[in-house]
Amino acid sequence: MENLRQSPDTLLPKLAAHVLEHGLAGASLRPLAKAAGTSDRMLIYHFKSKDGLVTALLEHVAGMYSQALEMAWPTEPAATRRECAQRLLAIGRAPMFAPFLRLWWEIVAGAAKGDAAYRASAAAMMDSQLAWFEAHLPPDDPDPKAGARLVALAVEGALMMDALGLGEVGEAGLAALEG
Amino acid sequence: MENLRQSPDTLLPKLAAHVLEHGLAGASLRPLAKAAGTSDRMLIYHFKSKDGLVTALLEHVAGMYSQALEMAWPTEPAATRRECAQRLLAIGRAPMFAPFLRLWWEIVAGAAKGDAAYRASAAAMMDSQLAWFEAHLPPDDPDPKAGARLVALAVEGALMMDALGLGEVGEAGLAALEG
DNA sequence: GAAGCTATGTAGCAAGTGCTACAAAAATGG
DNA sequence: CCATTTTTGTAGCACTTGCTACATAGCTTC
Repeated sequence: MENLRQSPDTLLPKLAAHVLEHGLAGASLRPLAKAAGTSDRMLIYHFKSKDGLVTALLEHVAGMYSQALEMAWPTEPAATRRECAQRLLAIGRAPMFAPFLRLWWEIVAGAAKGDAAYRASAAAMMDSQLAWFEAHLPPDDPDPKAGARLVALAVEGALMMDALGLGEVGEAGLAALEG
Repeated sequence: MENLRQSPDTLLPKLAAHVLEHGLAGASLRPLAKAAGTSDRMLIYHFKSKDGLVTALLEHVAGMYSQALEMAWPTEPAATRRECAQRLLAIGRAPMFAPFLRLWWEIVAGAAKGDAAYRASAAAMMDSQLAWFEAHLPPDDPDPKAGARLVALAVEGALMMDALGLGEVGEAGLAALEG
């Protein structure tokens, strides 16, 4: 009647769902286990240690993030870098991305502290994002690679302002982008 | 021979020093107490609860940050927004700011999770920063307020890239700023 | 100096942490 | 069908968490 056999592959989606909702930093084995329909005992069994779990989880979430970005793929290209950045901000503000962004800032904090697993996950997610940004620049952009990086800085900055409750600052900043 | 009387005011600097070095998220009472030369018992006595401690600590750190920014006040103004942003990135990369930035991303993560104390601290620190940015724009900037916001987004974005180990992305992005 | 408030030390509690020892069930291979 | 390996359950350990009860010391005020 239930899941007979569990494995990392079947567990990770449920674990990721729990972490997206409740955060990664404060996640401990027993709540994670309950959310995934198993026991702390089995989490350690499958992932060897909590570090192993977290590493696998970060990898999985990075994958989910790439997929979510691809699914949000829209429409015709923007006319200017500014408009492009503004659209990307709007996408980042969509409710379905909110859990990702909460988790994203946790990952950034972990990476800033020097943790290798967090860095790897952050780099993977940032790679997706840069590529995505590059693909959404105006087609006549003189230097798409540099432009994507500039747009990335601005959009990430604006999303950070959002996280602080200063969304207007982000909007005003993006509005001042050249274009 | 030692500190005879302790109070929140005498404790906060030592607590802040410990937190800047070891992080705030994982800081528990007993290590904090040892770092401040007192006991967990007394921390609760002075701050009523751990939440009270954290709130006071965040307020204190926000004040320290404003002071640190004022001390880093430099030199002649930049000629362009781009140059301004690049200088600010260089300042943010100075070793003395590294502990602040590690803590900063922790605070952003806390604010993103919705914690009011973190939000308040983050807003205070961001206000200092925006004012500081505005004061360092080229004197002939057409719209200093909007310019400061744009520069803030870009510099914060670049500092985030630094935290992820992608400093070059930040540099490339800033180099693409208009000016 | 007695009374009373403030500051501090000692001990400990209930809950939660990651993880392990032991053992049984369940699948697998001969 | 038996032997072996893989997967799971039950208890529990040693430790840390925030916080409290209780007692004591020290300063202040009359």
